[in-house]
Amino acid sequence: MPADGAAMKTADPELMRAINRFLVMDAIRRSGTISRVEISERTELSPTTVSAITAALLEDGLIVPRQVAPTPDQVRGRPRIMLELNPAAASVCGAKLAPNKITIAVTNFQADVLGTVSIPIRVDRQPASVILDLVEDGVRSCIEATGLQVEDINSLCLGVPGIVERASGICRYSPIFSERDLKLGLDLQDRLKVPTTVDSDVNLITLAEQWFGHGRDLSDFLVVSIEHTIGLGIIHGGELFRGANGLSPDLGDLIVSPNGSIGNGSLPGRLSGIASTTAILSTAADLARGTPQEKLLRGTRGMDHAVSLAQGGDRRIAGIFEEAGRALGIAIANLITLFAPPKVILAGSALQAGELLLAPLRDAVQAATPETISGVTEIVVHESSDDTWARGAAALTLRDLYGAPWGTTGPAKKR
Amino acid sequence: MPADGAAMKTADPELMRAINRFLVMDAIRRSGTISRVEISERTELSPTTVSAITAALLEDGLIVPRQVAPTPDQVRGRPRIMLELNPAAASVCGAKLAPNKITIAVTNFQADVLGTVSIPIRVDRQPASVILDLVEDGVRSCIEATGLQVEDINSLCLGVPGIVERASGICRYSPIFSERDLKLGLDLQDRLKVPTTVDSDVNLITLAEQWFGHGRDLSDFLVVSIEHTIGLGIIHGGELFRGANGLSPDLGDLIVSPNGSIGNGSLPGRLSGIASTTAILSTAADLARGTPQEKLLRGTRGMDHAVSLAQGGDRRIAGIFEEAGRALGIAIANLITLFAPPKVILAGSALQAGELLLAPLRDAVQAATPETISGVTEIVVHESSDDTWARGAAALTLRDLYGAPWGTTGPAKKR
DNA sequence: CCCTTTTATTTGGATAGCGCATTAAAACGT
DNA sequence: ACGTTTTAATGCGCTATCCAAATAAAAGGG
Repeated sequence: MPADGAAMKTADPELMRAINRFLVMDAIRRSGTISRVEISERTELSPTTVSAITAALLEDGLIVPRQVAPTPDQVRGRPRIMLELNPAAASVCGAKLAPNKITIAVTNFQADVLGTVSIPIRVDRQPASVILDLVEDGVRSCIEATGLQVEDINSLCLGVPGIVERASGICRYSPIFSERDLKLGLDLQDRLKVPTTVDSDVNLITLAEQWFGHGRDLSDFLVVSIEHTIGLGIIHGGELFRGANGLSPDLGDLIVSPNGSIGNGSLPGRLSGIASTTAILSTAADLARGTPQEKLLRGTRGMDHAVSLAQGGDRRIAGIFEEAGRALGIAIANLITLFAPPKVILAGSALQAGELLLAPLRDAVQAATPETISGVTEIVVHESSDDTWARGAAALTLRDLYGAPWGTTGPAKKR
Repeated sequence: MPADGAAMKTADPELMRAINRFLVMDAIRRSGTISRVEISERTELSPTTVSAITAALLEDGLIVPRQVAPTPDQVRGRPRIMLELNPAAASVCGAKLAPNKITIAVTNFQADVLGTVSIPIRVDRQPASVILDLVEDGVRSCIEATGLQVEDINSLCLGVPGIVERASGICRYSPIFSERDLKLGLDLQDRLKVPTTVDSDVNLITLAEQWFGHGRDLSDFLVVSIEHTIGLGIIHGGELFRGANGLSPDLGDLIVSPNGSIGNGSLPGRLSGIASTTAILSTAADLARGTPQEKLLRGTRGMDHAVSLAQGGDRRIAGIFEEAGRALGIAIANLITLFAPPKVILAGSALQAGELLLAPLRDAVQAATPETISGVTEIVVHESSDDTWARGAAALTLRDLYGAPWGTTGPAKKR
C-alpha cells in the first residue's frame, strides 16, 4: 500500500553504461576537440572504458576522429588522436515565439547555427492554428535554406513564453495564445513529422547560458528574462530546475506589492504588471495619452521610443523604468534569498533600457538581499541574439540525443 | 581551461551496488516489515539481486529477519520471511535549539524515539559556549536516561533556526546566537566525540514529514515553519533542496511589502518582521503598552495570551494575526508560483493561533496564486511535537547510514 | 638503426545484475 | 499420513561493466 511516490530507476549495467557514455559525450562537447587520454583524465574513467565508449560512439557516428594533433606541447610519443562531435550526426531545429517575432534556426550536432529565419510579425492574439501555420512554413523554409530536407531534421524544439509542461508538450498558458492547454508538441509533430519538444523560452536561453555563455562551469545560476513576460530559468546542481509538474515557473506571477490590494477585492500587484515590457509601455502610453507620443509608444518599436524619451529627460517615463527596476530587484533579491546562486543573468528585450532599468534594479537587490548572503551573487547582463535562443534550443534537444540518463545534466553531486 | 564545474561521480559496479542497496533499504524502511518478494516487486530489482543484497545487509546487521508471517491473505506455499530494520543497528541523537527551549531525543535505527529531554530555558542571546554547554549536558543526560553510553551513539544531529551550511557544519546566522559563522558541528564533535551534523531546524521537520508525515509518497512539497524565524524546507524530486552553497533558505528574509521603503533608506519589509512569533508578540505588546497585558505578552507564554485575547474579541490583536496570515499567504503563493508543489505543510508554534492566522493566510494564497496553477496545491497544517523534530533529526542522519549514494533520496527521475 | 616516450588497444580478473532451474518450506487434499 | 500444490529463496551460468596490467603502435632522439 505504500505506493512508492517517486519511482526511481534501478541500477543495472545498462544505466552504468548510459551514465559513463554521457560523461564522455559531455567531456567531448565541452572541449570541442579532445583526445582519449584527456577524456580519461577529466572524467576519471579508466582509459579502457574511455576507449570502449569512444569506439561505440565512433561506430554510431556521433563522433569523428581528427588526424591533426594540434597540441604543440606534446611532441614526443604516439600522437593523440583527437576526437570531436560529428557535426553531421544530427540536425536540429529551434523555433522561438515572441509576441512580435518568430525566430527559427537550424543547427548541427555541435550546436553551430547553420541558418536562421526571423519573421517580424505580430502573432499576438492570433488563433493558435494561424500561428502554427506560420511556424510550420518558417521551419520548412529555414530548413530548406540550409540545403537540408525536413526529413533530415532529427528534432524540433519550440520555445514559447508562458507556462509549459515540457513532458507533455502542452502549453498551459502563454500571452501569445488566447487558448489554454494547447498541445503544441503533438500538433507540430503531426505537421512536420519531426519529433518535437516544447519548453519555456527562458529555459532555452538558460540552457544556452549553461552550455555556451556565462553559466559555463557553473552548477548554479538563475536567468531572468524580461520581455513580454518575465521568465525565470534555474540551474541548480547542474540541472535545469522545473516545477513539480515539470512546468517552468513564471516570474511575472510573483506578487511584489501586496499592500492594501488583497483585502479589497482588487487583484494583487504582480511583477508582470509592473516590469514587463508590456506593462512599461502601456503605462508610458497612458501617461502620454493624447500626445503624439502615444501612438509611437504603442507601436512595435515602442521600447526604443520610451528609452529615448527617458534618456531625453522625461522624468515620468524614467520613473516608470525606475519602478520596474526596483520591483525586479526585489523579486531577484527574494530569489537570491531562496537559491543563493553565485550568478544571476539578466536577459530580454527590456534591457534596451540599460541603466535606466539596471541602476534601480541593482540598488533594490542590494537593499533587499539579506546581509547574511549579500555579496555571494553577481548580476550580469546578457544581450541575447537570435543565435542564443537557437543554440539553447539545440542544447535542450541535443541532450536527449547524447543519451543523458537523467533529466538534464549531472546525476548527482560528487561522491 | 574547461574546468569541469560540477565534477560528477563516474558509474562503476560499486555505485551500482550502492544505488540498489539504498533502494532495498528504502523499501524496507517504508514498509517497516517486508519480505524479499515484495522488495523485488517494489524496487523492480530481480529476486536474485534482492536476495544478494539482503544477505549482505543481514551480514552487516542492518536488518533482521522476523519469523512470523502476519499476512493472513497468503496462506499457501512457503511463508515469506519478513525483514525489518535492526533497531539496534544504530542509535542517533537529535537536538533542536529554539529561543526558549532545547529539545533532545535519542532514537534507534528505526527512528523510534527512545527518550527525550526538554530543557525550557531561554538561550536567547547567551554566548555560544554557554548554549553548547547546555546542549552537551542535555545530550549526555538524555543518552544515559535511555540506558545507553555516549560511545554507543553513532551520530548526532543538531537543528538550529537560521542559516546553516550543512556540509561544513557552520551556522552562518541564527537568532539564537549573537555570534556569526559558528562551527557548531566541529565544536560538538570535539565535546562528545560523536560524528555531528548541523542543519536548519526546518529541514529536520521537512525530512520528518517526508519519512513519516504528510509528505509520505510525495516527491514534491514545501514545509513552512513559523516560529521565532520563518523557515522553509523544500522537497523537490524526492530530494531535500538546498541553496547553491548547501545552505538552507530563510523565508523570513523575503521581502513582502516593498512599497515606499526602499528609496528612503529604511529597511525593506521582511516577512520575519510581520509574521514571526517574535514580530507578532512584540507588535501586540507595543499595542498593549502600559496595560497589565504587556508583561504577559512579552513572557514565555506570550503566544497563548495573544491568542486568547484575540479570541476574546480584541480586534487589534486579531488584526495583527490577520496581517501576519496575509503576509505569509502571499509569500506562500509566491513559492507556489515557483515550485508548483502539490502540498504545502505548515508547522511551528505560531499555528497555535489557529484560524486567526490560517483564515487570512488561505484567503491570501487563494487570491495571490496565479489562476494558471490555482488548485494544484493543498495546504495542510501539522502540529509538530518534540518527537517530530527528533525523528527528523534521525531521518537526516540515518540516510547517511543507509548509504545513500546521492545527497538525499532518489538520484534522478525514471528513464 | 635502435631506443625511449607517449598513446591507444587488448587481455585477464573481479564484480554486478539477471534469468532459469533448483531447492526449501509450508498448507491443502485425499 | 503422505503426496501434491504453491510460493519463497537461492545456486548456477550468462553477459556486461569497469579496472589494472600488459601489449601494440607511432613518433622523436641518440
